[in-house]
Amino acid sequence: MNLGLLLFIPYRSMEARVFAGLAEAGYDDITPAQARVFQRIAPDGSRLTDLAEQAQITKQSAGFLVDQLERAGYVERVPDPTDARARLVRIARRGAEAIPVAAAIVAEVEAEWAAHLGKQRMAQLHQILGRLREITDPYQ
Amino acid sequence: MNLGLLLFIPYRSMEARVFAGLAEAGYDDITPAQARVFQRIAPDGSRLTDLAEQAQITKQSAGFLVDQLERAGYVERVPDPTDARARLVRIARRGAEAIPVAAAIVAEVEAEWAAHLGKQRMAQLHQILGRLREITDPYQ
DNA sequence: CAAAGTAGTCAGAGACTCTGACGATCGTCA
DNA sequence: TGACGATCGTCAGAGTCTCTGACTACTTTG
Repeated sequence: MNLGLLLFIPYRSMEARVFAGLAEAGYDDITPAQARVFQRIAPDGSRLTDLAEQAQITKQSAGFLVDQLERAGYVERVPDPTDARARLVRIARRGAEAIPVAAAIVAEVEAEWAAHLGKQRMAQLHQILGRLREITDPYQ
Repeated sequence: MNLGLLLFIPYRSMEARVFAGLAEAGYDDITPAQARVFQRIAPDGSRLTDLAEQAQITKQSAGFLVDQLERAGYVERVPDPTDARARLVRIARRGAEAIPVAAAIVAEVEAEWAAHLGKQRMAQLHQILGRLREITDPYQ
């Protein structure tokens, strides 16, 4: 079986679990597309252009998604002190609150996977995917 | 780093490579969404409902995508001899021609990955993902 | 200080997905 | 065998996400 599909299947499973859990915890106003941008915001804020590049979407699409995240209270935009053209997208109150909820679900799913695969295979998977990232992630 | 994202990165890389190669070979009228349905058509044809279930989309969405694949000549719809309500979606001429092209690109990408990881790790990756599929793919 | 480049927005369009409702057909159980 | 619930696929309408192209404001470079 094609390795692409083999990677996609657990990815989708993880994503579905995280969104189901977030929705259950009251964070039902965030979508996968928004989360893929949100996930890439640096601790001290990121520029829209950088987020777009990392998420591999156009800056227009990123702007559209950040607008929604901002309206829902997950992020805020502040002027970039080093460049008057730019603004920094930063994680706001509601966004900061959602992060540990999502992290807990990820940990739960990873624990299930580890239970099925065994700790050693789980560690191998992590390590191999890390190495694979070296040649498949242009923005690592 | 979160395993979900770690799975997603090489998946997206593979997908992008396959679509770039298909477009270069003249198959520039197929989209990722269409391909995710196309990929799941059984050798002797599949029902729309089954495709929708496997791709985890609604049957309306699957119908929309199959309409486009049909118009572009990748698939055809024939009556299901065992059930007058249903029709079978089958791979048509253009679809059959595209498959080896896509398979060659997948093989090329997998060879690059094997060169980077080593044959042994590549085999481990395949094996581990296969086991992971047991608990993450409801339609295996 | 002019020219070239970069950050972000506006406008418009297309692709994909969903919910809800529907007619046609199937399978089952009285 | 015939009524009834379930299933197959479609139509209609709406919302979400993405893109291309063009633009303003600001920065960097020569």
